[in-house]
Amino acid sequence: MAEPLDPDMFTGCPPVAAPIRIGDKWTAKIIRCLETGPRRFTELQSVLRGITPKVLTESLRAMERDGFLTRTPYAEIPPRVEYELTGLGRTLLEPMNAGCEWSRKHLADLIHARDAWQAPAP
Amino acid sequence: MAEPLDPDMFTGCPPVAAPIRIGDKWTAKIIRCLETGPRRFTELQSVLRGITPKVLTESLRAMERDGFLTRTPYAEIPPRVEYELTGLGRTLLEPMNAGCEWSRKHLADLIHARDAWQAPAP
DNA sequence: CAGTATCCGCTTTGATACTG
DNA sequence: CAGTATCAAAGCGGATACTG
Repeated sequence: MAEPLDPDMFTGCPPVAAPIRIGDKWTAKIIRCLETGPRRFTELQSVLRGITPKVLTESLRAMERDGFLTRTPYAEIPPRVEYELTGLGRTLLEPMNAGCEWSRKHLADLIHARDAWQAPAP
Repeated sequence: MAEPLDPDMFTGCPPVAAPIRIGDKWTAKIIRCLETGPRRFTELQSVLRGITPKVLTESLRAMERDGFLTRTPYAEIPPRVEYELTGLGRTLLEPMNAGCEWSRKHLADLIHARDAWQAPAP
């Protein structure tokens, strides 16, 4: 069993201007949530603040379709469903980490460039 | 001076299903075009098949604003404008290469998973 | 708890035509 | 040559409400 996810695990990393994206808007964060073990729908929803159930379902289905995670429902009342990374899903951690590294090293430069930017006078 | 770009340099890599994206739809390809030296607007447009001048301009402006490339117009007739990667722009090659590596190693698995996919019966 | 069902708006991308 | 101007379409992501 994995410990509860840190409720603030993403507060530091909104997509300020990061030019690197994995999958759709939520894919990378979902992968981070599943990195330490399987999670249930509601666990994900509470950490991914603001995501609606519709969008979370869509993201999870797309990732399942692409072979990045598995969905296993348990026949209990109340229902329980667990999402777990596959080996293929785990391979995405490598390019994700490359993207994070880039941000750590260079995102400040991008922000600075954007601040200093003056659109060319028409 | 750089040699002409291979007109087919991107024919092998449409975004089949690659889950890794740098910037907007064209950013990564523009960076590849500029990797070997500065290029003019028309050179880019001819290699990025199907891109309209409006969209190419938008992408280039966004990249200039973010400090990824420089735009230098020459006061000639006919006009000439050259786009060149900055050092910051070049740093994106690292995560880009990580993404390409991922595709080489794992994209086939994704495609296969997608082929085998059966949406759960409602 | 783990979703569906509708409806909606913004952003992204493109088609087409025109210009300094 | 290197763009700009307009218009239109598509794609995502979201709000809200309801259900097995």
